[in-house]
Amino acid sequence: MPIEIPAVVIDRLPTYARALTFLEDQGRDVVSSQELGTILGVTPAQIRKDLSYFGRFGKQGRGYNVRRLALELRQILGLDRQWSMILIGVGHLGQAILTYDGFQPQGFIIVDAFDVNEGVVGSKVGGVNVHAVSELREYLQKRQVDIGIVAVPADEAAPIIADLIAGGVRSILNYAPTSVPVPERVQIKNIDPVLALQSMTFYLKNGGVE
Amino acid sequence: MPIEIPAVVIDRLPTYARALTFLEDQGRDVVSSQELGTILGVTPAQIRKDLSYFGRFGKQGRGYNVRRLALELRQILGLDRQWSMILIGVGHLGQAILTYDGFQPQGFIIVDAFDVNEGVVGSKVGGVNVHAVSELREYLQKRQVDIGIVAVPADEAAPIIADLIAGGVRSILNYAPTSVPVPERVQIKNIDPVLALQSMTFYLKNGGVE
DNA sequence: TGCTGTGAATCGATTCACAGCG
DNA sequence: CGCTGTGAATCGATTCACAGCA
Repeated sequence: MPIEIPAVVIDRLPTYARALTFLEDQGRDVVSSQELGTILGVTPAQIRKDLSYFGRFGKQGRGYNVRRLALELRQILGLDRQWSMILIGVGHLGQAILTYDGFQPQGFIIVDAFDVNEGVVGSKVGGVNVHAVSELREYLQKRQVDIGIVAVPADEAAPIIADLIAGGVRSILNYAPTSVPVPERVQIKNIDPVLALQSMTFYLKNGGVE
Repeated sequence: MPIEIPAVVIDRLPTYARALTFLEDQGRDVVSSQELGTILGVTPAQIRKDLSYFGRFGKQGRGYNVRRLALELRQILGLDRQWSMILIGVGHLGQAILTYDGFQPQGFIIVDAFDVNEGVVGSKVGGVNVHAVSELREYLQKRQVDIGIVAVPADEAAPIIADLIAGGVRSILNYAPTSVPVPERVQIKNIDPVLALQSMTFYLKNGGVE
């Protein structure tokens, strides 16, 4: 077995990659785990340990070459290529996602969108064609899609996600406010601002007067 | 010391509360940790352990009273009241946040918004007045705000967050694609879809052919 | 009997601390 | 000398397993 890399480590790598890109833009060419940790609010030991799962990228006594480490991380994560995505749900939220300009520059391309609403089907939003959801299954048989973005109401999410998985989609970004359990081979990440707010209020309510 | 409750537990409670609300709407009046676990994709033991930090809400041999447990959790989390929020950054993303209809029904009210752009300052978006960011510090001296939502470009996030903290805001929902370390007494949650995508690609790239 | 609540056991992640190299 | 890379130690979270109650 080639040593199992903890998922928490994988989740941190993109933040490292981002900080390194920032340092690159600043023209910095060396950085220590100490300094990187300060930028990100993480301990230096954790950064070193995380990186050690993938290789030995540093120079003792100096630190890490910024450009080199940035390149390595991008390659490890697959950020050196483009990924195709489809969006399901072209309501308010879906339209915001289609016109969001943060995906494309990072190599994440929304190639098609789907909705149940006849009013929007056949139109173009943010340069992307909107198809009928009824065509989703058939579509997935013809085209290979890397990532599905789900932006439908909570009660419609489960069947859509089932369709995506049946169609061979292995990564899902779920904006619907509901937890949908998926098979182990499928990745799902939930974007749920209300959930984030609802746990912060616990600390607002308590922790106040100490 | 009154036993420290792990943050991971607090993070899970809102999902439990949501599932219970769903069951309430279905007219269900009893649920076991087993069934709740199946709905949420979590082990029954974890649910029981999590709840045990706060009290003994179940009946042996039966399970939990849905209405009762829902009420308890809402009270524990402070979901039985309203929370005031301000938004900083009224660009594309900020406007989507202002017109998002998922916050208000859960008791999260955006009371004011701020932006640097003269073009939008003075206008109303989604029923919310947009003020100049230069007035933010002064505003926070007069008004008590529970939560700050940050939707500015990455390079402007740190100073805005510093202003919020200086103004007494203790919880921040950060949509800016950057990690900003904050003092321990301040809660910050990042909403970062690109980061989520960038860790999923690791598994797309590998794990494919096994 | 069927389930909760919970100590004990396990599992996993973080931090420590230092040998070793540039 | 300063910093990395990494086993060992610690810390924390999850799961087990069962006593006890309805």
